[in-house]
Amino acid sequence: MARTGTEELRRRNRAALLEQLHRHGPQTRAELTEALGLNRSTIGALATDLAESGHLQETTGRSTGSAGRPSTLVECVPKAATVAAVEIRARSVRFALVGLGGEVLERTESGLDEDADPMDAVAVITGGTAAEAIEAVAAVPGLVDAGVVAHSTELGWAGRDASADLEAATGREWRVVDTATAAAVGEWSRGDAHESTKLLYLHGGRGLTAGLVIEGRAQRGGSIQLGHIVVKPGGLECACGLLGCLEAEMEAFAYTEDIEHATAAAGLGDAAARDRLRRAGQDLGRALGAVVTATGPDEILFGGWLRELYLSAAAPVRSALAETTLPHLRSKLRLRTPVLGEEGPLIGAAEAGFAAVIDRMR
Amino acid sequence: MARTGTEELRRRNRAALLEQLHRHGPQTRAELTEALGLNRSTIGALATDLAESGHLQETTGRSTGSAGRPSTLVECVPKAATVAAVEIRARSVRFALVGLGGEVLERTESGLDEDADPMDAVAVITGGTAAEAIEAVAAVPGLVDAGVVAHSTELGWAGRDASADLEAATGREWRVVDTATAAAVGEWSRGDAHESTKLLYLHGGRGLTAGLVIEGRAQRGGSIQLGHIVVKPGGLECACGLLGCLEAEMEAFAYTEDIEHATAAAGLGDAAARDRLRRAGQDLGRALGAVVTATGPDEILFGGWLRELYLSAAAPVRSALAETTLPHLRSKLRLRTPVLGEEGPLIGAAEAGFAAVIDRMR
DNA sequence: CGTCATATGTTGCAGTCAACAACAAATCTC
DNA sequence: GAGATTTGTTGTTGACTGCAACATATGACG
Repeated sequence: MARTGTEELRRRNRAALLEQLHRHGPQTRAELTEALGLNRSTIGALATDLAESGHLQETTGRSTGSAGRPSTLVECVPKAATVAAVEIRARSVRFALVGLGGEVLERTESGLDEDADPMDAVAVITGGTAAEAIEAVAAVPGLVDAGVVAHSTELGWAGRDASADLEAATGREWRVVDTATAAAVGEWSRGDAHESTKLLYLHGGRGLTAGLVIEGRAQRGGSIQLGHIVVKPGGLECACGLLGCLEAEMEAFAYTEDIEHATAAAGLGDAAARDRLRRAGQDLGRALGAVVTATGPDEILFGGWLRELYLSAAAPVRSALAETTLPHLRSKLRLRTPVLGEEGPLIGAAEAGFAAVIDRMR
Repeated sequence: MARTGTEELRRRNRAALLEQLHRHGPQTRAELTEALGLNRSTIGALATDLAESGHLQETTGRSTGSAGRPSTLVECVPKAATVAAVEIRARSVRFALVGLGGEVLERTESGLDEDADPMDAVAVITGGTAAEAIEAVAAVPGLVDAGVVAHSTELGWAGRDASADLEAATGREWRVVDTATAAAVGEWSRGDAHESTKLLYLHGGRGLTAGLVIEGRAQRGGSIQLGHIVVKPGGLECACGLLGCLEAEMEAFAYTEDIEHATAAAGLGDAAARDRLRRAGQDLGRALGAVVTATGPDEILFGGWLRELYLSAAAPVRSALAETTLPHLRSKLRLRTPVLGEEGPLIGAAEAGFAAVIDRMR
C-alpha cells in the first residue's frame, strides 16, 4: 500500500507537474497553474523544487503581447532522465536514447545475421548508454507476458525469458513490451492519435500483432495476436500449429516489398496481383472485424507493412470490415496510417519507461 | 481538475476506508490500519468521522482469543446509502435495492407483456424506493454507449436513449450499463471470481453478449457483442443485417428450455439433438476463440442459458476453442459457470452505482 | 486472584503541505 | 508616464497525518 502522510500529496503534485511538462512540452507557470488546478504559490514551490533536482529548467518570461507580467517558462531537461529503447526485429535491432520531454537524443540501427542472437546485438548497440539510462525498455514483436515472450512468429520464440536474457547480456534490468502496443502508445502520446480513447494499432512485421491503448494506457496483458485469429477454420496450417490463421492465409504477403511489387504489378494491369491484394485485404478485414467486435476501438492505425497493404487495398479491407461488424461499432471508427512511421515502437517503448519513472515518483 | 489541498487527502482516505469495508465486509480498526497503511490515530479519526455521518457503525470489540485489547469492529450501515438496480429483459423486469456493504434489502420481479414498454414497468417496480436510493442503475442486454442502447437483440432496440427514457418514466437519473458487464462485475466483486485479473462473462439471453472486467474495473466502452461475431462469412442472415453472425447460426437455441430439451433428448439417445448441441458448442467455441485472442482473459464464465449449453456441450466448446487460440492464451484460461446465478447482473449493476458513490466522495 | 505481557484506542504535539492575501515586479495601453 | 493587468513571492493560516506517551482491555501465568 502507498505510503501516506502529507508528503505523499507533495510527491503526487511533483509527479503531476513533471508529467504535464513531459507530455505537453514547455509551458509557463501560469499555464501549469491552470492545468493542474493548483495555486500559484504551490506551482512556484514545486517548480523550484524540481529545478533544484535538475529535472526542470526555468527561463525568464518573454512577453506574450498581452498585458501583465510575463510568466516564466518551464521545460524539462532532457538529460535529467533518459530512457534507452530498443526494438528487436528479425533482421535488425534499432536503438534510441530518449530524454525527458520526449526528445530523441541518439538513434542507431544495426543489421542482424540470420543466426545471431538479438540480445548480443542489443548489448553492442546500446553500449555504455544503457547503463546511464534510468530505464531500459525493449520492444519485441509478439505476445509478451511479464517479461517472457510467450509467442513470437517473427523471432521464432516461444516462452523465452527476454527480460532475464537481456539482463544477462547487458548487465542491467530491462522492461519488455510488445512492439504493437509500444507503437500504439507512441502514436497516442507523440503522434496525432491523441484524441482517440480506444486506439488499435496493427503491426505488420514477419507476424501480425496489434496493440490497444485505452485512454492513453496500454491494455494490460499485452498485444493481440492478430495473425492468429482464425479466419478459415480448417484452413492452411500455420507455424503455430493452428489451422486457418490469418498469418497462414496471408502468407503470400509478409514484407513491405511484397506489397510494393504486387501494387506495382496491379497498377500495370496484372489481374492476378490485383486479386491477391484484394483477398489479402479481405482476410485482414475479416480478422479485424472480430477484433473490432471484441474490443470496440474508435481508431485503427495500419503500421509496418500493413500500411502499404491498407493503402493498396483499403476498399476490400473496409468492405470486409463492414460485413463483420455492427454499424454502431463502425460508425465511430476511423481507419488511418501512423504518422511516426518506423519510429513509433521506439518512441512508445520509451514512453513506457517514462511512465514507470513518473509512477515511481508518486 | 480535482480540488486540492490537504482536505483532498482526507477525502481520499475516507473514501478508501469506506470502499474497504464495502468490498471486504466488517473489519476491526486494527485490520483497517493494516489494510490502508495508515496510522491508528488516523483510522480512528476517519472512522468516527464516518460514524458521525451515519455511514459506519462501530461495535465494541469482542475478544479474539489472543492477548491484547480487543479491537473495535467497524461495519457499513446498509441503509446509509442504497442503490436501486434493475435488470431489463425481454419478458420481465427485475429489481433489487442494495445497501452499502452489498446487502440486498429488497428484491422483486415482474413479468412483462409483449407490447409493454419496460420503462413503465421499471417505474412501477421501483416505486418510491428509486427516489430514496442514492444511485439508480439499469442493466440492459446489448451495446450501451453513454446511456444510449446502440443495439440490443433481446429488446429490439437500436439507438434508444434508455437513460433519458428512464428519467422520463421515473423522475430520477439513471445510470445505464450492459447486463453482461454488470454480471461480470458482480461475479468479480461478490462471486468467487475475485482472483481473476481479466474476467470474461458470457451472457446468454435472447442475444449473446459478453462483458470484460480487468482488475476489477469494467472495460470502458461497454459490452462485447459476442452474438455478432461472424463465424461463417456469407452464412445465415442475422436480424442485425450481417451474414453468418453467431446469433444467426445458433438461432436454434435461444432459451434455457431449448437446451434442456435437447440435453434430455440427447441423453435418451437422440442423435439429432446431440448433433445440434455439438454444433452449437462448436460455433460458440469458434466465436469465443476470436474474442479470447483479442482480449486474453484468464477466466470465462458462462452465464444465462449459455450455462446450460456449456454444461451440456463443454467438450465441443473446448475443442473449438483449442482450434482457434494459441496454447499460451489457453494455458491460463479457466472455463466455469457463475455462482451468483440470476442475481449477478443486479448485484453488479448495484456495484457500479456504489463505485460512483465512492468515487464522488474523493 | 493478582501481576505482567500484549495489543489497541486516545490524546496532545510536531512536521508538512496547500490555499490565501498582500505585496512586488514586469508588461501593455492610452 | 500613469494606470490597468497579469504574474511571481512571501508570510500566515487551517488542516491533515504520523508519532509518542498514556489509558484501556484482554490473555497468560504463577
